[in-house]
Amino acid sequence: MKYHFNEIEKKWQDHWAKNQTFKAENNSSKPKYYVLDMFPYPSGAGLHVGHPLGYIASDIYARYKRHKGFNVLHPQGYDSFGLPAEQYAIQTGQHPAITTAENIKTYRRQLDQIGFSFDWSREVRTSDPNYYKWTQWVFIQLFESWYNNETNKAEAISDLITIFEAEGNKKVDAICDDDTEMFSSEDWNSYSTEKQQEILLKYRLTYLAESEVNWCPALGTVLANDEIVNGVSERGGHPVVRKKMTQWSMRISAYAKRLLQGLNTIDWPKPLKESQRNWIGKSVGAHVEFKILNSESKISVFTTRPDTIFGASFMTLAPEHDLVQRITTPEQKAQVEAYIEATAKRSERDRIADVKTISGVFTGAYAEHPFTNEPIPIWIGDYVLAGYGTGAVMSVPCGDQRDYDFAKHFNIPIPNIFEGVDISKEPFEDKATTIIANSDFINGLNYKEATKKVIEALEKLGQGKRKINYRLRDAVFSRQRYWGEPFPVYYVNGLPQMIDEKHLPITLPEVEKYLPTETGEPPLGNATVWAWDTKSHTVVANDLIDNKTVFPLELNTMPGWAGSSQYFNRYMDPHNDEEIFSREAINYWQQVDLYIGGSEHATGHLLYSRFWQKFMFDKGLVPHDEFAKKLINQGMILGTSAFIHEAILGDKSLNVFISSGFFIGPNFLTSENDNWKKKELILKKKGISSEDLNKMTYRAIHADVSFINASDELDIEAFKNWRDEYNDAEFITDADGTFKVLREVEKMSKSKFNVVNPDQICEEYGADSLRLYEMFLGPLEQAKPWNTAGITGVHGFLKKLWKLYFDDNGLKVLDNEPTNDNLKTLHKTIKKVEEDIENFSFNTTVSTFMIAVNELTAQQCTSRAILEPLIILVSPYAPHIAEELWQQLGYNESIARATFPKFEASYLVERSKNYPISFNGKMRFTIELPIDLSKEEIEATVMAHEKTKAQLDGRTPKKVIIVPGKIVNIVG
RNA sequence: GCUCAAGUGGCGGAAUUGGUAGACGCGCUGGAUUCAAAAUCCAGUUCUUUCGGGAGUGUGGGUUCGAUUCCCACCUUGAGUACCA
Repeated sequence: MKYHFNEIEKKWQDHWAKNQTFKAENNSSKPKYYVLDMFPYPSGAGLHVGHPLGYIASDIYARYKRHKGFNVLHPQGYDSFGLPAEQYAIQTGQHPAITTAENIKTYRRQLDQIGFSFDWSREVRTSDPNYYKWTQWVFIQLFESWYNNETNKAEAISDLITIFEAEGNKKVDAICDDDTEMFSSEDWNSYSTEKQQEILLKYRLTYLAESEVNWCPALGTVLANDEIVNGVSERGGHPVVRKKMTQWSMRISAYAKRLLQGLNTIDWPKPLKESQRNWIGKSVGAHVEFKILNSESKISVFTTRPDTIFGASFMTLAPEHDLVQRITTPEQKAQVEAYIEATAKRSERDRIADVKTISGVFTGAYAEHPFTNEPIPIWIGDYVLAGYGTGAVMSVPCGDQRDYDFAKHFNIPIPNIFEGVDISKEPFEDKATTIIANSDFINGLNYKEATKKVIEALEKLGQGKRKINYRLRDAVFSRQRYWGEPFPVYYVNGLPQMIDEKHLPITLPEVEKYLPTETGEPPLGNATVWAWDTKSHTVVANDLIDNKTVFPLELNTMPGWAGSSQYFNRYMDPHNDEEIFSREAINYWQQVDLYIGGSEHATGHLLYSRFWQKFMFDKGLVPHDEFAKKLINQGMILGTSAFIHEAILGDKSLNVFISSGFFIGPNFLTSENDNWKKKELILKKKGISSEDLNKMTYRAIHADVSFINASDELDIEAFKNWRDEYNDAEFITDADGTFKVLREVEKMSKSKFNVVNPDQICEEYGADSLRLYEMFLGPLEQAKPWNTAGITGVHGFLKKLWKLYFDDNGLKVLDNEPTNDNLKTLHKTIKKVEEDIENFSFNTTVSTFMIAVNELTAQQCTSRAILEPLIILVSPYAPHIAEELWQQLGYNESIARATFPKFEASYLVERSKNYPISFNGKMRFTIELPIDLSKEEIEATVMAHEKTKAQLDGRTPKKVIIVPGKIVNIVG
């Protein structure tokens, strides 16, 4: 009986689906384990072999955990709101829901054919109203909350109102907008409802604010900072400009400290944590206030170097800073205004591209040094960012590169306040070796001591205090898009009102066009039925808007990260219509135990999700404030592109291709063989003169990798048929008649013709081969190239495995006693497989299987006592063949529920050891010795050995190192 | 510029606490089988060699009886990040 993988795989995939083999129960006496994949965005292109890598790894782990007696939650779903479906809708008029559903169908078929053990009964789609009902619900919870610094958690807005009514906001220590005014209880109680609402908006964790945003005109949307790469949009590479808009924002900055601290409690990859740390950007320093001469105003700055305060020779404000208008002297006004206008025109992109240009203008005003009372000139300069700190800098040119460059450029004095340091060429930025000089009461002190003293002195003056600053900005939460979650929000007199939870979901309205309206409103502005009736609690036609009982609804939609910030919890109880998830479900599943996905989500999804989880924790909804205990980033699978050399004359292709066998790099290797002469003949036949032949050059072009065999040879006929223009192309082959291609590792992409589709692989080699090969390529976390040629190795292994169980006469497994060798092979395999899976070293497990099968084949093992446990070991990796063999061995129940074999150390005990004998650390030969020999006995035997004598060549060894059971090293 | 990761045969990679470098697989070479091919099986495959050996894990140094593994400096590649006061 032969190994018919196609039949077997189809049979078991159907079986698993029909029997719901992998359905996870919320009630179980077993310990739980939650293995999660980052759910895919279902794009129109479908999957290539790089996509399932992480899914295969997590699936192996999930199956392994089931064998180990765990109740495993291993769900899958779709992040199905997003730009590509909407772009397609704009182009074709096709509703994004339709294309999305089609793409999901393709994804599902592709995922199914790889044999994943997903519990599909828990599938979620972010674009499904039954799902986004709860995304809207979380949004409402955020709106109804504020962040209390005293308790260090989110609390209900209703509690804040109670405080305001009783004592105003003077004693409230909250995260709120910078411009929040102080008021007493009398003030509060006298305010109109509108005024009260406006104030509360400054405290809410999601709030509406006029903010400067990254507007991408080409995409018609606002982008988050992490969606911009080098000043252009990550998707499509369109220019991005700064624009003021009223936007929903999330007060994620409230959680900066906890997001940073939480990183120490989770087992996530170091580089990922590092990039979150950078993104949050904590810096410790001081907040200092400088008085302004002839003005009531003050300049607030944040500095990490209060110890250098005596070196401050100027102040710099961001051009957008509020103070600029007020303090600029009449003489400087014209210059300052011209400068502000010029910088406003410069887009973010220009500013990034042009870091070297130093620009700025003097305002004419002076600040006063808090200790020396000397006047300090105030400048504006665009190297100071309005959005960071206070938008103002205490410039200390001797201790900071940018301040130094600015001072040099404008001839501002650079006082030296460092002991024994020359600053004539460059500033001195090293905190660790700083000794302060020329600085009054801090002379001779180091950074730490000086900082402490300066802050104390500033506090005494009431002009400063210690401060921790974070780079993390609040996240804009609005998109001017159609294909996203609608907000459960309507407007009364321009103030946002939440729709009551019990009326959710608010579903996306139909629109004629998916583009922004002519007046520049988001696509939802095209909807004709998009108003909220507060009487009937339904969405009604816009004509009915009277601003008395029927009000306009929000036109923005939520960004991509909204739906992905709560899906991992929703999987625990995905069909619950009453709650986001039941207490029971969350208390059982707790949090994700293992999360696998790409590192590209480091500062997007993974930071926002941590923020939502912390908020949910504060509200008492979840038992952990981190959603995923352990996270692994799978490495990218790269493509192995194939290049062929095309002869060209000038720009003109001669439609003649030359085998890479002739090339070393771009140059010819040889002109001395018959094929070379043949080439000349062909070219002459094409009417190319000998003169032109000398001018001929070559260019490498991509050939589709499906035309290349394992020996890097091109299938010439297939290439000719690829495109009409190649139909009559000529090929100069190597002497042996083969046409070689040049191979290079590049990112897998359509344009490079190196994309490999898993469908093809499953068809030709089977899903089990695909799964094994993806793991066999290398360590999970590393980037590695895909080369289909190598798959014959793992495919051959599966055939060999099959042959252990079957020969031409059928099943050959017997109930005979296993030999000691059989048992030894089995148990060392159990040990290694178990260790490797626990360490997520999936590539080495595959080698271990191969070694085991090679050994058992050589041993001609037919023993059931060996072959049964063996197939359980293999089953997480190659589940289809495992199920089939398991059934053939006589079992009716799925192998998925079989218990993992138990390792017995006693089978591995050796009686002898093949000792490596080293001389000065170099292994020269080995000697087989009994394991229980003493050091002295080993030494005596080794020294008496004739090879030892030959090695020593008459010398007397200085020393003999013996580690029993390991090595012998002879020195001398 | 800064931060992090990684450099091992023709290729992907292995060596888990410092103890036989190159497991396993691809490719390649030779052989068996076949009319032939595919498939399958067997043997070999780091380099070098006077066939005794000798050298060898990016480079240079150090620690050690012994270093791919630990320490220092440098080189290269990849990833992330960037006027953050």
